[in-house]
Amino acid sequence: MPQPSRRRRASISDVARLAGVSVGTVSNVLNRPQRVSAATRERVEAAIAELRFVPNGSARQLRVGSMTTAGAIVLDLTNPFFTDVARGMEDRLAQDDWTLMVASSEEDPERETRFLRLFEEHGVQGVALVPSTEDVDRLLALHERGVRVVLLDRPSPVPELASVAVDDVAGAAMAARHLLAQGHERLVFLNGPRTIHQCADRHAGVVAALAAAGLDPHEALEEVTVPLNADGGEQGARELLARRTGRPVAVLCVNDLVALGVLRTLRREGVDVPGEVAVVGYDDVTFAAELTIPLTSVRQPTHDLGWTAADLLVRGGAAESVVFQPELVVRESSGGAA
Amino acid sequence: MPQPSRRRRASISDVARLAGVSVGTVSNVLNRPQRVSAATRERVEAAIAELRFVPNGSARQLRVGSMTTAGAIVLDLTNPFFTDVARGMEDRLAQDDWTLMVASSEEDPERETRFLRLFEEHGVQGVALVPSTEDVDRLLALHERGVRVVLLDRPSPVPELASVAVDDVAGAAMAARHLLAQGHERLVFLNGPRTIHQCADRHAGVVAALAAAGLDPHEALEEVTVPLNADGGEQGARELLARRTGRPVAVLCVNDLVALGVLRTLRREGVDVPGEVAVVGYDDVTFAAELTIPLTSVRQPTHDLGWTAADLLVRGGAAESVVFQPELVVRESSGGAA
DNA sequence: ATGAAAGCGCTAACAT
DNA sequence: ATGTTAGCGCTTTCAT
Repeated sequence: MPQPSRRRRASISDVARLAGVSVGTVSNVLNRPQRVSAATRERVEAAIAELRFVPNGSARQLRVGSMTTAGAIVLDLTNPFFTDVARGMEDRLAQDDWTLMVASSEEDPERETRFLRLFEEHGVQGVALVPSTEDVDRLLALHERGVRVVLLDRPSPVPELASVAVDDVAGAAMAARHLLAQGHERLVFLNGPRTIHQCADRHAGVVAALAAAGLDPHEALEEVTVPLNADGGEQGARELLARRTGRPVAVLCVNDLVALGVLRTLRREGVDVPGEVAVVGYDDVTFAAELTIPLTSVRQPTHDLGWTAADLLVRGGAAESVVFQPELVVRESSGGAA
Repeated sequence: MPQPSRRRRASISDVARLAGVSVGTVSNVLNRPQRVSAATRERVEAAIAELRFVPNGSARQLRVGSMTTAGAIVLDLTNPFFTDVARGMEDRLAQDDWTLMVASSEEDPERETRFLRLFEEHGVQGVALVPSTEDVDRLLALHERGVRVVLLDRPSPVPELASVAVDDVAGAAMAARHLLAQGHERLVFLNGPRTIHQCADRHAGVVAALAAAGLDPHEALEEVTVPLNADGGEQGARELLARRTGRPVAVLCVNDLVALGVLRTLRREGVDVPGEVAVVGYDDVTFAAELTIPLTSVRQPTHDLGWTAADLLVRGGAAESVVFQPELVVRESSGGAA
């Protein structure tokens, strides 16, 4: 088992020795090259090259404080919605030459805590996260310790914490109203756990729309809790099919991945969409428009969401709370398309 | 502009002072609690809680060496193929309680270098990356400095570096053969820049398949270089449509995102798939089977790819080179489905 | 322009 | 069981 070079990594003092200067001078050519004469600078640079010296970030950080790095924690890295948000963050951070590290909590509060801690230990300036629980104490504490925190995709419940969100109540209400307008009087809502804020808000939106239409939510709404991915959609769809009544059903999915799973299952079972089952998704991901049955969905300003979160992180001013508005995109799957 | 608490973060010596013990003891309750009597441990723990002390990772790392952290650099975080790979890595790393930080190079060698350096500075044990260039010198140097390196999705050109890849020559050849079997005698290959290894290999695979069929690649193959995403597909499709001949065309896409863009454009323009244009993708991402025209694609063992890369990273033994075999999944878009 | 040296927060070896 | 201390690699005064 060949070991990658036994010898210790070169340090700044190795460089100093080889170049015949002091460590302070090496540090200067690294950080303030103009302070150093051309001749010595060249000698030092040659030594750096020869030793393949890379400064030790931990030491630098320990001395200096933190680095221009931000962290993002999303619920699911395989959900295009979150990767688009991350992309938006990167685009903003790049302007200030910050770098982004991404992690996925898988909706697990423990994993979330671990990454939060890891990021803090690594000295990030700030972190944007889609929280997996309602609890903000850890985040408040983090903020107290000088790490900038931005809540992603949910409004901040406290004035100290910044947030960038999309109005989920409004979005879900739009989706529900649309299905009601197609003549449905009962809705099935394939939702995630309500401990996740977006899920709770979207549920509230559906209930509000039902109530506004004069329907009793207890009667007209059935909420099924499923995993927030395509498998969750399959699971939900199978549950629905198991007790088919023959009457048309309207299904509202908490995100497009779930909707994808639903559509996949319905197609396999030969169920007509939107005739027998009308389906609405949420997020309007890239592929939503290109599915066998193009998917009606609630579009969110994904890229802007990330961009704005990163902007808040970089600017680091007062804790703002930004809310975007979603938009319903009607396609075939809900039976509402032209 | 409210500052997050002016006061310095609590350090281990603050804790020691408050608890009336030495720093060594605090360090012990942190790292070897059993070495410390229950009574003092409790006092220390109380002090930690009161000061909201979080150990400084940089200091720890500086002292100890590196952390159980790995980095992954992929070409495009919004491509489901890469996020599935990352998921595979996470699954393996979780077993050993390592954590993964993900970054996206956007195919930009400079960004790649920046992240490589960032990860190294942050003291990762190892990094898995999908290189954006053929050049492995930086990686070799990194490896020399004791950072484990695994090439992702391309075979290692040097024995020192581990790699986990899928046979791209074989995969592309399968796809090309399939289109030829449908009666096409000319192929359009929407490929990425050949500086990216996968693109080069897939091109080689197509050429080989053509040659094996007795066709002259110079005649029978047209390669168009496009960005590796849906926009790239749109671009490629528009270029094709601009010089329509009326004869059926076969289009092979370097990945499913490109294929999605092609299908989207063809649908908008009312072009019949697979009648007028046959389309084959690559990667077989989740949604490939659910598109308006279900997409023929080359399936890769995505999750295993990531899992194995992470396994190599964690085990850190000799530099293995693992190669998986792809599989053609025939659907409607190529005209070959039942 | 360059050098010397203190010290960032922590761990681990050693001493008690 | 607990305390003392050297030192990880770097930046940054302060001297020269």
